[in-house]
Amino acid sequence: MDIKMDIKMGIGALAKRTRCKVETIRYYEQTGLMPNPPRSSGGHRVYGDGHLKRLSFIRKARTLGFSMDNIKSLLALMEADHLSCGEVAEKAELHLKDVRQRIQALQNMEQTLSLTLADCHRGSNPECAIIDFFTQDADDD
Amino acid sequence: MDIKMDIKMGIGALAKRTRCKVETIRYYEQTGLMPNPPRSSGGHRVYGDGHLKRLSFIRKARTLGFSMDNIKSLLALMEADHLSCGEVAEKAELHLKDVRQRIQALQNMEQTLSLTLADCHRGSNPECAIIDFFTQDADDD
DNA sequence: CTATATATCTATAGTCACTAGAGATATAAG
DNA sequence: CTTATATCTCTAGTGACTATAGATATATAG
Repeated sequence: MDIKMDIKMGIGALAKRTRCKVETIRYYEQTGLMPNPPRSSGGHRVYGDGHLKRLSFIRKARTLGFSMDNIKSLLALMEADHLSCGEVAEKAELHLKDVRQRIQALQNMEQTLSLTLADCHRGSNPECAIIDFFTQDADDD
Repeated sequence: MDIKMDIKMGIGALAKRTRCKVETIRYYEQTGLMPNPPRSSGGHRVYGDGHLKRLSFIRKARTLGFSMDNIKSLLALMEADHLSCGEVAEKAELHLKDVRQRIQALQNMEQTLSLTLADCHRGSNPECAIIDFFTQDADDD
């Protein structure tokens, strides 16, 4: 009759299932991103299905680059009675903009680095592109 | 006869010319990335051309994503008697690899986010792609 | 010159998102 | 029951800054 009761697990098991360090889970609890779970008689944290879901969400959002603060408000929005996905989408869109800017910046880096490296002849040449590049100052203000 | 003597400037001027905050300059000094400069009679830091060059280098390398530790060793390499650009290039190449990986990761994010957002119909639809997306847990281990 | 405004000084604490360690207790496996 | 492993709390450290408070120095105006 217990084909699918809610799983109970310790912090280690939760950590394994979410690929999240134990310390990080406790840290999330401390900052309010995760709720205080019930405890065993000996004081160990006991987690259930809901915790697993919530932490999975948090980890997914974090690897997508959302800040903890952002995630906190996303969770709050999604927990409102009627899921107001409009507001969630708005936040996600803002974040997407930010991600795109970061890609741009990194691609600029990549260009500069790879071009500079291409011009470097590994010490055989007295005037080396890398050293030169770094040594010049861009003085325009 | 003083057509081009070495400029002397305070920390504020140096900050302006390198677009680097005053506090950051002092922080770099504290961590050993910048040397202790000479002081005025009243104890204010006095910088010259060399400091400007060094700080420009540091800022450029930082915006290229090099870590402070990395920059420290780059500077050490470049200050060796004979500029051994081979080692500098080696470090730069390693870093380039890292930059490329970060671009990849961000592009994955971008994909996921923009696809998910494209499927969201702003609350008009009861089953929203964003909410769905975040709510599913990827359980593969 | 003085009076004021601005710049700089030191030292300390805060940020974000974790990560690491010490030392004590709980639970699981043999 | 003994041991091994897991978990507990609390504190401090990371990187690269940023911010604050309160004191002193320098630049500018009159």
